Amino acid sequence: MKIHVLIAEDEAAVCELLRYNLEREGYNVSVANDGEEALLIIEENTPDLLLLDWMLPAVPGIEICRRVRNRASTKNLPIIMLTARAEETDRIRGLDTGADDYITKPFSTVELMARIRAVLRRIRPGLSDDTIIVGDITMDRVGHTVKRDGQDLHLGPTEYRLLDHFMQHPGRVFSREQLLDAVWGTDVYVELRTVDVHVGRLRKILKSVGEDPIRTVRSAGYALKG
Amino acid sequence: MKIHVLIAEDEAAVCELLRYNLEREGYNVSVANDGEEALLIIEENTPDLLLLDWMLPAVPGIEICRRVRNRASTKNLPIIMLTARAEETDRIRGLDTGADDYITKPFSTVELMARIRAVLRRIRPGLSDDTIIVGDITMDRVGHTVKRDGQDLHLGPTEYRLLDHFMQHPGRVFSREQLLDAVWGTDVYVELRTVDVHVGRLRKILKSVGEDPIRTVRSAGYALKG
DNA sequence: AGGGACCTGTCACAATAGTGTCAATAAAAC
DNA sequence: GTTTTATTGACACTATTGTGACAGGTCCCT
Repeated sequence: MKIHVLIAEDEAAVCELLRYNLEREGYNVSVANDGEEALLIIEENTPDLLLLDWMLPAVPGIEICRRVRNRASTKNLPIIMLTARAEETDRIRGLDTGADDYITKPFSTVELMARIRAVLRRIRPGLSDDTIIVGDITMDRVGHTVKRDGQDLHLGPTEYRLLDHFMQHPGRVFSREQLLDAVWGTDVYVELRTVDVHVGRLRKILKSVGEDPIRTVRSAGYALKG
Repeated sequence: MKIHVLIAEDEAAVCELLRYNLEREGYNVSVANDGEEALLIIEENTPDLLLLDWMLPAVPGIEICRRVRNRASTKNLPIIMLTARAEETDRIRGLDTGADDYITKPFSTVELMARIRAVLRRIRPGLSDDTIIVGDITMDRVGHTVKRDGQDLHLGPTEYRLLDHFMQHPGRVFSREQLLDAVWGTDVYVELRTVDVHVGRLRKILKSVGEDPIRTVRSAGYALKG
């Protein structure tokens, strides 16, 4: 699933520059030329990130920002403000209205791309990360390698995905249903109890090095000890 | 609970300026004068926000940033980089390493404070979202975990639901009938007195750490002391 | 094609943890 | 002091979870 970025900007030149660069980095891009259009697109096709011009026809950027923040479904939509004004008071107003970051025109596209990655990383942890560490367990997602206390562990594919999912949300309890959806996929039919078996297998491997790091929560599910 | 900010910065003048301003806004402030000290404080007393100097003795800022991001417990710790260098390549490196924001020295304290608010606004919902705190009892509904005075408690499913219900309405008295409906469900038939037993069990667990936090209201029901 | 080495999903049974009731006792109200 | 209401320990019972065994599958190697 590609990440969807909405550009709300009226200067065509800037739009094209942004679109070109974003698409080159693999984002899915929409463009709104004024504030009203922007709100419409946000409403019906919530993007993952909003690049918002401060001075926008129809509805100004700061107003859009406020509305986005007030709507529950878009409360966490990351916003990066684009603006020609470099005055400090505006920057502060922008940030206090709820923008996540801020960049002044003319901007370097390289820097903007870096800021976008930074903002997105906060929203989707695990997208650009290649190793996760929880306690003494280390998972290298590039090499598909898991270590505990420095010792290499051999997991089967399912156990690996299961642990991966746990490590992305340490401490959080997942029901068997949730685990099936997340690890096996929503469209396969397997017994709920199969989860138990795989958790058991994962535990066995993990326990070969130390304490059992998985918590059974009776009548709720399992969690990785955070 | 005050928000805890760690300043990792070696210039004493900057430290003092920051500390003064932060404390004036109600933050709880720690200071680390070099990278090693910073890592130590982060490890044992996770702050809610890190103000990180790019050029830090012992361990450079960028390295700290990377380590913080790779550890699950600090993966979401917000970081704002402070730096004297205004060159773009550094800013990009900083953001790509996982900093959430970036500000160049000399900076305006007003702007910095605004940026801090902006960054914290993003993080805090996730932090306080699904945990209820009443007195010294903390309930993490995502991790299905209950602590009293920092100590982990083990509740069975029913006790957990019972406490959950009490904590959502602290101070309010519930009759046994109401508790049965809320905790057991409207369609099960169990003896009224069963509630007493479970309240007793819950009490026993809770009292293992402190005073009895549940109030018996004769001929009416029970309540959590609010 | 055949043989292994490895994974998977299920099942049945064992091991635990948690539940509801009751009766005896304690505490409060009158 | 009697009556009413709440606490608590014991216990049988139920529900939930852990686990070894097993019958396919898949993939690779020869």
